[in-house]
Amino acid sequence: MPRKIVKKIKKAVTKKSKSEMKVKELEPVMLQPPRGMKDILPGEQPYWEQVRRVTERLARDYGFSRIDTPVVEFNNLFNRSIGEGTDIIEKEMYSFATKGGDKVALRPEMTAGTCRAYIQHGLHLLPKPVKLFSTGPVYRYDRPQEGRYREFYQVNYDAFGEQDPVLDAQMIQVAYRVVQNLGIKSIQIQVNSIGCPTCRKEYKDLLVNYLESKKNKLCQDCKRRLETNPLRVLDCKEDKCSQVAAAAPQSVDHLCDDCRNHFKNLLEYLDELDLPYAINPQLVRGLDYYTKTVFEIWSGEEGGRKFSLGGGGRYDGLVKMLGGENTPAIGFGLGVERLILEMKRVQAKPYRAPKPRIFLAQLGDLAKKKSLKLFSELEKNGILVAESFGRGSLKAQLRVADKLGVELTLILGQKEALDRTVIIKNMASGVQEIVSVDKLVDVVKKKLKTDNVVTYHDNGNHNNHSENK
RNA sequence: GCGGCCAUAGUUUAGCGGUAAAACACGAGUUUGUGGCACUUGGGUCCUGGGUUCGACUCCCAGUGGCCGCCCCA
Repeated sequence: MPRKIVKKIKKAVTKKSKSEMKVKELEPVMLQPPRGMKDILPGEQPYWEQVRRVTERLARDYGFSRIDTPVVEFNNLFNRSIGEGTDIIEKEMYSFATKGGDKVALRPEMTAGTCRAYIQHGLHLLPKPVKLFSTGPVYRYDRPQEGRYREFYQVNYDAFGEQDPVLDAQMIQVAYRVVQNLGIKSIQIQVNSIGCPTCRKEYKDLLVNYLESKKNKLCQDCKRRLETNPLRVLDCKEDKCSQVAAAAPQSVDHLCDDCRNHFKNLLEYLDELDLPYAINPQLVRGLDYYTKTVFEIWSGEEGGRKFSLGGGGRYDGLVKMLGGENTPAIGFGLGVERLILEMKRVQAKPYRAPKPRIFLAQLGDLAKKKSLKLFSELEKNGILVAESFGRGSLKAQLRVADKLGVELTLILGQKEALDRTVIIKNMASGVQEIVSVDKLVDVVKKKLKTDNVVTYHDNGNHNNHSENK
């Protein structure tokens, strides 16, 4: 059919469907997700798979059991744990009411849900420390930018029921190992202690006093923070504020005996582990439930731009605050997107899935039917096969096989289907041989094992397209 | 929440006030059952909605989205 006519028809069809849509007043579907959300496409998956493998492996090795909690929880679980005055609660929560009138929210972090489950199901009866690992999406209504999304993924490690700082050190070690095992270089660990409620209160008063005296030198935000969350002033990046902060009394200098010892012991353990940490008195963290140890994992060269990959700390008061028994606990989260961003930056290796080394081509109706079954036969025997059953011509199928870079192509045509045979073609040499279907699995296995199979990649005449994908 | 830059095919980009182009990718094909090259060919509401104009992908405004910085954090 002439192209012009085809176009005319297409136009007519489009016009018709458009006017139909107007009659029904249907809005066109938005072909993109809401702001700050994105698809994780097949091409990205090797990185995600690598993160999954490394994080799950370390979780297992360090004795963490996996737990999955709902993405949606009651609002007040987060309000109570994270703290009303924090940015997360004040302006970043995805909260909404259900049809039944429940006030719920998409989780902005994972620890709250994990604690809730820990209390609800009496997990404290398990041998201590109870170590839990979880991973999944979390949500914060923030302005998207590099490495920051409204839906993002975290891996989270929490441990309940142990107050010894040896556990703090081990948790930091796990965080470090995750990042290291992903191939990310130049990792910095920032640690600080913000004390227990008792010494924190004393310190807070001291800090507020100091800041009040310098109030006119602070930025607008910090003047507000002075009322709502004075510790956050220490984190402010404004020049004038950080000057004030630098001379401010530091929490580490005002810890009670217990907290000071805890911190001192932690540092000794970290030294023992040879972890590259730095004490950062400005480090505060954005969640209210932290006590004593807080830490962050940064990537970036010394003196260069720092990038937070994750962080965490102790939350000895949280379980009790949520209605459970008094339980010391510590945990941390890492941002998966950020880990991946950093992996790419340093050209760390993603996971390489095993690729099929043979292709199954078919020709004709009978052969197509037979090859469908043959495929599953090979799969059952652990042989990874590529195919393109929908394609008719052998030429097109071989083109695909070539592009995939397989070593062998099995050809099943009308003749072979009747003879119960299959042609095995070596893609590098082009040499073909005919094998009975019954012996096929063994022959293929043997051929794939043999080292002298000239692989497609070794053949200089061929351009390999798939290598750089 | 504030500021800057941007929006054309799956991807990366050209382009002009007169109804769109390249490269790569993808599909079909180049006669009888055989891959790399080459050739032919197919595919676009030029982000959405208004405005200016005889006419807008092009100019103006708004919206939406993306990227970057601030804030904060993962």
